[in-house]
Amino acid sequence: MHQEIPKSYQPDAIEARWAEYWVKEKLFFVPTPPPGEAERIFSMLLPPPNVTGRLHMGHMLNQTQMDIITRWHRMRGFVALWLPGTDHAGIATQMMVERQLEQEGKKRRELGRDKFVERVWEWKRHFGGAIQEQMRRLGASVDWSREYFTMDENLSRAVREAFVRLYGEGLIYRGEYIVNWCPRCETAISDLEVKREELAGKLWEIRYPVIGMDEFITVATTRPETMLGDVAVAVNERDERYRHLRGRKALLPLLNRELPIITDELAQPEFGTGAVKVTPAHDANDFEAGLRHNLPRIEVIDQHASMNQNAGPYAGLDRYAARKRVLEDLQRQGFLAGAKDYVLALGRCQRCGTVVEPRLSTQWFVKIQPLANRAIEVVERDYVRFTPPNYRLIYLNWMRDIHDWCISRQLWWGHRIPAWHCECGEITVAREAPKECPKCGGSKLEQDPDVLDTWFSSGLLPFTSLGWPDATCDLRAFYPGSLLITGFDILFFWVARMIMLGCWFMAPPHRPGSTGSVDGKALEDSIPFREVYIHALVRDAERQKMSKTKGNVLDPIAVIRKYGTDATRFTLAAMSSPGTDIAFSEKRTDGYRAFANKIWNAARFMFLNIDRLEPDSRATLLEQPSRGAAGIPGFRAATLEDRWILSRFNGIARQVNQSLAAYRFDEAANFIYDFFWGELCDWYIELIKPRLAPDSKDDARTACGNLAALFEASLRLLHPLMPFITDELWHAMHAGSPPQKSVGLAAYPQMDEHQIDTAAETQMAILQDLIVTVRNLRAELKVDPKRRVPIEIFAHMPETRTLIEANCVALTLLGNVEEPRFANASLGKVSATRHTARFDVRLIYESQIDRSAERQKLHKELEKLSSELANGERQLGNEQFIEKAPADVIAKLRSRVEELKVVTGKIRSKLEEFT
RNA sequence: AGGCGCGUAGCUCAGCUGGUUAGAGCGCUACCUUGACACGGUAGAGGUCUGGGGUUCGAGUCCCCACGUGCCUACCA
Repeated sequence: MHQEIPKSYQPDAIEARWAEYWVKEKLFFVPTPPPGEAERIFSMLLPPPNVTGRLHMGHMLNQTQMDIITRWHRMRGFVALWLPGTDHAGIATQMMVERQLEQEGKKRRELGRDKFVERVWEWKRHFGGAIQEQMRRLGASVDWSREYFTMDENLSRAVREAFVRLYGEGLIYRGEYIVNWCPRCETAISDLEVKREELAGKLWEIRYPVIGMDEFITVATTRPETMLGDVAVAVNERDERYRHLRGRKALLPLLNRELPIITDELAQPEFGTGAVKVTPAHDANDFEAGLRHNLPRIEVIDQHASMNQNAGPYAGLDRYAARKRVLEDLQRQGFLAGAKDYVLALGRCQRCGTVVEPRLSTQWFVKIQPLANRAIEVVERDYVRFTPPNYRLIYLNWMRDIHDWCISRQLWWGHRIPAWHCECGEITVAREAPKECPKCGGSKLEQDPDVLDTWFSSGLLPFTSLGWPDATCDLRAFYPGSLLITGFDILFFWVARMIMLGCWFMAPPHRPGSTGSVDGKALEDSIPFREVYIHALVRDAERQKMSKTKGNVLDPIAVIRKYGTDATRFTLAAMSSPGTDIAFSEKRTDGYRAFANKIWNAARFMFLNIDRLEPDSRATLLEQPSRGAAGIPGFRAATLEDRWILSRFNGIARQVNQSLAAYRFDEAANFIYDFFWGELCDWYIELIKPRLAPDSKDDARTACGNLAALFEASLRLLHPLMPFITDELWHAMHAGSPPQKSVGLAAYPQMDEHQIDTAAETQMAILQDLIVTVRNLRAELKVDPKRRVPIEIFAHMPETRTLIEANCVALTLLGNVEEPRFANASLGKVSATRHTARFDVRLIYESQIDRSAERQKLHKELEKLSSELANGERQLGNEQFIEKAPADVIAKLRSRVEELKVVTGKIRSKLEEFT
């Protein structure tokens, strides 16, 4: 199987094929490790995308990072489980299907609950797999055999189980409180689902007549229509202005209701008029005040945000129409005292944007403090670590100021609350539908119509996805997860809740098979994951947030079609520096496709030479007893460039491993990029070309073997970032009989200290410096590129001369010069010369030199170097510096100053020639 | 209101616990169709690190202030 690879890199031709192959071959299937076997395990949960979702750039960033980390672990020999699944996404999915019904002219309520839910399942069967398809295209190395859906029966059972247990422990309660109500979605939503928006509005001041006095008390409000539900007026106890009104009553305009004037902390003298209307049914603070003073609650706004019968003449009006009418009527009747400009923080439903109405209603809540306490402790003790670390504080601040969590939703799509209501009023919470009421024995039981907040079930996923409440082997092996990678936007929604619920249900007594109490060890073992990596937001090239309304949303699949998945992944990785949002620019991706093309062509060069050497026996060059992880096995460092590249590869392998361990995807990408292009291609391949010439068979075999070994190892190094091109080329290298089914199952390169050769690196640096200097001279003197010129070199030290002589071929080839002549003294006053601290080099070339330009250039250089020299000398003359600075810093500066002395001396004498 | 972050080359960003020559990619300029690659090669121009003060032998890096900018949290009617 010896196919020629095409001349240019065509990602679309190879990527789909590998994506399919990996899935078909089940390469990422992870068998459950038998109990007791001490294997290194890496496990991670994919933040489940919504079933309704389509892949966006945020997903792609998220998944690229997860895939890099997972592949890296897998290649290092970990049992690497990356667990995929999708989320039923209550509101979002319900809205989707409602919209579909709307187009058919139908309404959800006409259809009825059962039919509607069946309809959603149908929708899911039809369109629910889209995002998984897209994930395959990204190359996400998840274990598809374990894929879950949050509404699966086993997961639903776990959700019921969790609910029943929390209820049994008194951590779930039902009650009537003010909640955030979305009149469009007709459901309660949690505090987190309300988005605040600052808006210019008015603070209206309304005069309420005080009964029995010729006086008014003026209250301020931003929502005048709620006055219809007023039951009191509050003033502050300290407020002398209203002292004489205490105990009196005010008369509510428009409705003529009598309102007691009470004293309460609710009223703050500094704000508004100091007097505040109290509407317990429509404001959370007023609700609390109402409890304190035993006030009635009068609801005037219904679930559609329309006024109800209690609003008297305003009944039936929408809240805004009512506001307008109320204001007009107040104005007409002389009760409107004024209106001030005011910036109000308006709450909107994050799903549909409708202004949220604080509404009195009966809901289910989680008593959160006991859960939060553990969630605080595990982070304070660093059982769970955050990257970047500042999220730790953000998390703790939020967790320390947490409120009870409203978990019921008035939706049809989701996990139905496992509570049954009896005619007698008794509520039974149970795992399965009870046959009869345990209190009255009645059999007319109805299940609570509400469903649970989707995040309730998502919060349980770290263990329910592994089989909880059963004591499964998976749970034992893969919990806690090693890592979670996600965006900061769901830090509270999801990350925080997983930690709370994990630390509750995976600690005694809920942890399967556990005994005893919750000590430090049990708490540490209960966390859902040991590390959390929070990634940035992907913005467009102009740093704008991507949004459908702005129309600047980039479709990752479109980008992939244009540049390839590898280039797109590499772009995202290279731009993932911690704490900074990613301004995604296609130009950058274009650049990384060029990188892929470079790799492709380097491979072609290698294949060409291998085939020239030993036709049809490509693989034999790669036959090594073992392709271990350390260094490059089988690399025979025969020459300076061999020793150098081998040393460099090992250094880079160390750095890439370090970067990945620290989630520095950007560093890892750049190290590999610079190494592959800037060292392997630009220098190593150029340097070995003479050895590959047909007349030097032995040399060629060594050189080819080295190149192949180096290339193979580099593919392994690059694989987590660019999985497709690396697997394609790796398979091509092994000509049909690869040692593993994929390079993704081969060993990840690690540094081998024996292959580090600092002497070679230093020598190579000198040689590179010489070659670059020569090229530079050629360009400046405008030497015809085709012309090989004679040169003269003065080396300060004999070993430098030896080095140059030994690598003469490299110099003549890459510098395009003739063999050098060596001078015995500095070339200070000769034209067409460059000086460095180690050597002088001169082109022997007759050309018209622009003397004034040359003089200017020398002056500029001298100026720069002398100021650096002066600086250095001043430092060295400073006693404080010598005393306090570390020895290596001083030594470095000393040698730098010596170099500068030599070079500036040479430039000075050179300048004499031009004056 | 409280909290967090950012401001480095034309653009997008690196620069770790302060160490003296501030880097990269893209873009730009000149030259080169050299048998792996024009998605290429070679060379080059370009920065008083937002401003001001301070700590230090030494500050892009630490502290304070100002300006600009982004985000999160909060029940002030």
